[in-house]
Amino acid sequence: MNIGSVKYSDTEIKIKDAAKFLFLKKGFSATKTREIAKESNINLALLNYYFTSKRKLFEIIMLETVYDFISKMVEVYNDEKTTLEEKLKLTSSKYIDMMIAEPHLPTFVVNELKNNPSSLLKILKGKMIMESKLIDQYNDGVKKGIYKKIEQIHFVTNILSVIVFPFISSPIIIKMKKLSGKEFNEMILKDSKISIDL
Amino acid sequence: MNIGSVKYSDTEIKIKDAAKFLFLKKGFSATKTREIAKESNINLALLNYYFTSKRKLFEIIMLETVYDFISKMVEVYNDEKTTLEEKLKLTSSKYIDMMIAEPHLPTFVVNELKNNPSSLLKILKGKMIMESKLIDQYNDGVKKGIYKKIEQIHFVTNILSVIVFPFISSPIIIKMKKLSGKEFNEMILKDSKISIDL
DNA sequence: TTTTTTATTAATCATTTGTTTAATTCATCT
DNA sequence: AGATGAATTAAACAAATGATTAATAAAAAA
Repeated sequence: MNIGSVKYSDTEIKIKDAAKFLFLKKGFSATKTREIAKESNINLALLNYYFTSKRKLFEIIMLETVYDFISKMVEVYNDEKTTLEEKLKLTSSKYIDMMIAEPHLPTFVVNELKNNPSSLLKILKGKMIMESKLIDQYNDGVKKGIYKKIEQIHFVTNILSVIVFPFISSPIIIKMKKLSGKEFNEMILKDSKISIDL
Repeated sequence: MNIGSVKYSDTEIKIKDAAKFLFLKKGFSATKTREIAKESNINLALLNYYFTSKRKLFEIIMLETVYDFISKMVEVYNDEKTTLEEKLKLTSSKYIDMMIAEPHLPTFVVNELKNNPSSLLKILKGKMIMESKLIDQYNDGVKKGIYKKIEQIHFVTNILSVIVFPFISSPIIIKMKKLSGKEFNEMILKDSKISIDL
């Protein structure tokens, strides 16, 4: 959960949990310090006592959240045992698990990516998909003539896009189909498929 | 541009343009009324004089923006002259044109979709992709055994996802590849491809 | 126990922010 | 020109908001 080896007290954790919940759901500006205090049942002044400012608190949570997100991806991509095809399927289900657990995470990450790409690069450095076993296996396949050669950027974005988008658009699709959130998740889980042609 | 046949004065247009620019870039809460006033070179009080409140102004702009977005999509999907394959390619380039023109639009739409799916349904009603020529052609193809049968929801989301995602992730990809925004756009335009397997 | 440090609280401050008011300018009509 | 209504402005208001302070309680150290 923590990026460095920082030790957090009980109250700090309570604040961080509430802040994360609200920041992910409503974004930075729409989230008020008094809301965080109320949600975490702490005194308003403790927020500044422990985290100096709302902005600092946000940056800590943002980095940790994106770090978690990327770590879980890379975990799958660096598995020595699985083939490329298996990796794709595992990534998909990993993504789906994460997004069912935290429905606001994808748009949050996407927004931070837009507003603050530099800070994310620190995290990506040394962890990036580009340097992972997945890419090695893909490049091997290209040399052997098994896969078509496409730009690596297209390769990666194509994989991510097909998986992420249905969850971003889920609210409106749910309304359209008059399905409950649960039924939608089951539907996706049942026959979600990766439509990349390698 | 307007949904109904509403007539806007010069000042109203100035306000709306500035507000749209800021709302798309920073979202509702982070955009301040004084910013809008400054950006549009009008007196602060005129915002409320013409649009009653910041929230009302936002809702007008949101509806118009999403309406434009969807209209441009449906335009392509309802063309009687093009085949399904041609439609996919045309949609892609239409999307790309729109997102080069307004880089903040996709995440804005995605956020509003999350926060306020109901209001968008009003727009979608009668205009939806589901009822368009594209779907007719796809269903014909399925009957003739040319295309595989998949869930319509997956069909639509698959199309959208592959096109939208590279632009959402463009800021970080640009940094990674140390390309300028222009070079990135050219790269996408040159060999963007739709990887749906029908 | 006494002292010192840390944690927590209620109250307050200083800005910011959305909105309103009252006065003034501008345009239109008679 | 004079009257009427719309457009524009500067100023002010009230509420919200991020942050701080000074006092108190709790914990740790002596």
